[in-house]
Amino acid sequence: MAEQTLRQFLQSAPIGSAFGGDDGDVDFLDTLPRFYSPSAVISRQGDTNSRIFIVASGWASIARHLPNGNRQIIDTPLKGDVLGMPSSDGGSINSLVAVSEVSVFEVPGLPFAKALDHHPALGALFASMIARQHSIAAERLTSVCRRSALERTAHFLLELGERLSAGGTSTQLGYDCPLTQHDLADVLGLTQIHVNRTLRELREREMVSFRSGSVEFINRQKMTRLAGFDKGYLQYNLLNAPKKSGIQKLPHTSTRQTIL
Amino acid sequence: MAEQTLRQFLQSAPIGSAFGGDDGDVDFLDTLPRFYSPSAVISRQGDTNSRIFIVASGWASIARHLPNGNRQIIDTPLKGDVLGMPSSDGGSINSLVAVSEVSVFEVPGLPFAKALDHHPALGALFASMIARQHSIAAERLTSVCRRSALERTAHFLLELGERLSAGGTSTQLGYDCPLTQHDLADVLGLTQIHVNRTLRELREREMVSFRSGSVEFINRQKMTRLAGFDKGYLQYNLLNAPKKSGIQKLPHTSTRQTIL
DNA sequence: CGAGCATTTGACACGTTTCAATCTCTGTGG
DNA sequence: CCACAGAGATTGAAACGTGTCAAATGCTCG
Repeated sequence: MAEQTLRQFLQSAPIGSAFGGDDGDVDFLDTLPRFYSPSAVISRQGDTNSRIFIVASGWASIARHLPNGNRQIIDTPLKGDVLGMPSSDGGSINSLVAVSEVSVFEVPGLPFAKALDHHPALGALFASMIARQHSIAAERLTSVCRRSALERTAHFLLELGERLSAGGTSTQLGYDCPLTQHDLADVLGLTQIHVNRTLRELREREMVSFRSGSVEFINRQKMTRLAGFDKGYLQYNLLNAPKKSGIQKLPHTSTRQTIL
Repeated sequence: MAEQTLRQFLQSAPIGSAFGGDDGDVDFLDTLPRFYSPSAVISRQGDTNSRIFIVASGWASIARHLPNGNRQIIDTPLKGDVLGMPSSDGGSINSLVAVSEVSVFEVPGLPFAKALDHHPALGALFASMIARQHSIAAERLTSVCRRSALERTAHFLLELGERLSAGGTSTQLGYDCPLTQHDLADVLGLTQIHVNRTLRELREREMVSFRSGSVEFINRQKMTRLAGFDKGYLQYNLLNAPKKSGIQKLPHTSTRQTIL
């Protein structure tokens, strides 16, 4: 897999935007991603220079750190996920850290804001992408509030599988996952110890096995039922994709749609 | 307060966008909000016609309903909050319900998508607004995962105060809140019964009183400390606001910035 | 071979839920 | 004008899920 420019990346899977063809004057579209090693800090809570990030490959995590030393992982951005919105006088409120080897496109805030003025489709594209991130957060909120540790963990592992398969790094059988049990705990609002117990139970109940960096589905259907998982909230739903009508082809997916 | 068109609304507080001045061809900008009575369903989970909503006044709630009958309130949109993104083949994933008397601007999806093509600032504006909603959701996720019932409840009441004051319906002393304890529970991931106990404790500890639809701050500083509340995540952070430079005036607020 | 980190397991504590009942208010019809 | 119904709020007691504390195991890398 050769390196892609941001322009090419936005046009290919999983985003598949029509944008970028005739916008030769937008410099940052022709940049290549930057690479980070595991646990490298891509953007620190409090950083002042604003950038927008688009994950090209690998796993990252965005976390909010609390005064008491706890952290909450808001999400684990994967291929095709956007994060960060330009800020002008302050810094980012979240920390972005590499989990595995990651490559990310970094777009500086000011050029981005300038490009928006002349390229309508760019704003629409980003609005859609951010709306998708928001939909993911809303589902996680639901999970954390109304599902048990077991359901919640199953739900998250299914979500990851779904999101990864859009980028081609997951199959029906499973995927590689560089998250530690501690990371999982910080995503799911549990303790590492309880995550451990929960993963054991999921294994004993013959739904998934997650050991040594590898998630293997055993009975995906049973798991989906337990978790109440419906991938509808994960759809990429580009505003500007269909230039013609309201009828838009989506690649072999469910009926539900991503909304706010 | 006379009725405003969407155009006027976007230009005034709390959003204060520069957008709309010379876009006479965008019809929906000159529409008036629509009114709903308490508990009226504005948009149902599963609805097919896509619209974007912008709350002009009053309280609403967006909720995701689970198969088991539970609901999770993702947020309680207030004056200036946007929700919904056009979908093309499916329906909204969330239900939008009026809590108090609400007025909302409703923009049909297709005209909106069309307008985006010709008005760069529109996409940027919406991207910013959605990013703010996302930031609110991220903070709630943090709250729900890492703060106790007491801290979480205090945090939410402070957040509401802050958000309302941007729209002028809250003071340092308190505000009117039409949410029931049951609603609060569905926001905070608690049971109604525990919300009741928690509110009592906040009253006994002399931080806030929330009785018969009225929130009264007793010791806001103590409360802010308990909750670990920092309003940074609530800023409106418009991409397209400052036409000139990176230095943007924000009205008497903290240093932190809203990010994804 | 030992250091350090991730995982695993057990026992116990605690916060929150669940179940059950009572109470208060508000609006409504007799 | 009072009785009543229904929704929301309040309180108590017991059950349960998850956190906390403590310790051992396994793995990887120098």
